[in-house]
Amino acid sequence: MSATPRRDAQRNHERILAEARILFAERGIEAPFDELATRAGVGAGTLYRHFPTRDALIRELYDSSIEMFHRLAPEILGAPTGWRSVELFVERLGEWVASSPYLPAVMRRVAEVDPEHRPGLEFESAIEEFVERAKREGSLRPDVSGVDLNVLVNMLGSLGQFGGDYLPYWRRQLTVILDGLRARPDSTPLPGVSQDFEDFHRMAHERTAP
Amino acid sequence: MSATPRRDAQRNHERILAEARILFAERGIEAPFDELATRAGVGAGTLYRHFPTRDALIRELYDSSIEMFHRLAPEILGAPTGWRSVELFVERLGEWVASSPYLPAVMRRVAEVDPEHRPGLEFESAIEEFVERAKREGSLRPDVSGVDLNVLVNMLGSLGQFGGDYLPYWRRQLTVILDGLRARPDSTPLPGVSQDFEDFHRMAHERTAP
DNA sequence: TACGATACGGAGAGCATCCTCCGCACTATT
DNA sequence: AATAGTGCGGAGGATGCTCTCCGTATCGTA
Repeated sequence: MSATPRRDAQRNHERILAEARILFAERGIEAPFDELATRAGVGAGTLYRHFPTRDALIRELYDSSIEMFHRLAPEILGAPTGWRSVELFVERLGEWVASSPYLPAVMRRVAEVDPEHRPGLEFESAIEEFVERAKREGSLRPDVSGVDLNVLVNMLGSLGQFGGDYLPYWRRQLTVILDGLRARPDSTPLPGVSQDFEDFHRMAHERTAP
Repeated sequence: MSATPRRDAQRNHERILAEARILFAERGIEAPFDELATRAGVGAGTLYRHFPTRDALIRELYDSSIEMFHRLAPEILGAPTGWRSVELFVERLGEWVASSPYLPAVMRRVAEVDPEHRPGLEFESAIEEFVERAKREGSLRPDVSGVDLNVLVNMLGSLGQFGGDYLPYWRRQLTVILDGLRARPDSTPLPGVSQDFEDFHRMAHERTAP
């Protein structure tokens, strides 16, 4: 029951995680464990000692994603204007999701295994806050919601499907979306009423996709 | 070597395809064949007689998708204005991709197996045509390309990941995008230069995603 | 209704992946 | 440098998926 694991153990743990990110991006989160072991240069036994189940590995990928969220938050939330927060939110998160194509599947899986878990709950009110601020500034269209923004991030993130080669072009779609988000006297009103975060979370986690 | 297959054979063929669409949407295109057989209410032998390989089944799903394209084309291309074509293109195709979450994987798979194959080639010039028309009308932003529109459709389609429950909200994102596509004196210029269809096709089909 | 032709079902062999177990290697401590 | 203790590797049994084979059922035709 040592506090610090042995150095080789630590190194292997990292390598497995790193290779998992690559392999899962290429082949999905159901990619064979044996191949993961080979790529990470460890034996199957070692892999299973570090991650007894696939879900344990997925959970750790998930956690490091949440950590990434926290690392991006200060810049986004601390922007000088509400609109700038909106821009940064969509851009930074979208870019990051796009660079981790395995993320949506990981999120879904964690939610399936542990439906109580509510990722990013701590940010929901912060998001609503800068959304309101941007609307008061008159720069964000008044009919858009924090949930809408999250969905747009997801959409932008889906461009990760095209691989890193698309990154140079990715900002074109980002720009279209940001222009569509600006408040304008003649914007088409958004149809219907947005879900709230609660509803959105519930819906997003009833297993459906590839 | 009959021209028309027996009626029960025909019926089974349809049922397998129909169940495949559902199963693949739920679990991805690698879902177990045995389960597909069970769901379709046929024996494994029957399944394999109709579709000797997984790729044969995927190919047929693909073909019926292309057929759907052709069914949607007249309305889109025959719209009274270029802008209306743009709207219909993004809306109709986006909605349809969203309702078939297995489609992106199917497309990729076909392209892998048969890289020469170039889906939708016959529409590329038609797309460029209504894009140009809409720009001349002054309604579509001049810096956007036909490829950009295709990518936006993909993004909208990715909302299929949330399942049919999201459909009522789906048009909100569509509206944001369409507003972002309108020509405006103050729109942010799209960064860089768009790929052409050729480049886009090549890039999109180097296997990368889940 | 009877008959030939076509298609069906599902048992089971073959194959890929999962996961455990245990003898050996490495690390850190004295 | 010696030793206790932690961690490693990979062979191989267990499991689950793929795909074939052939006796039986269904279809279309006369």
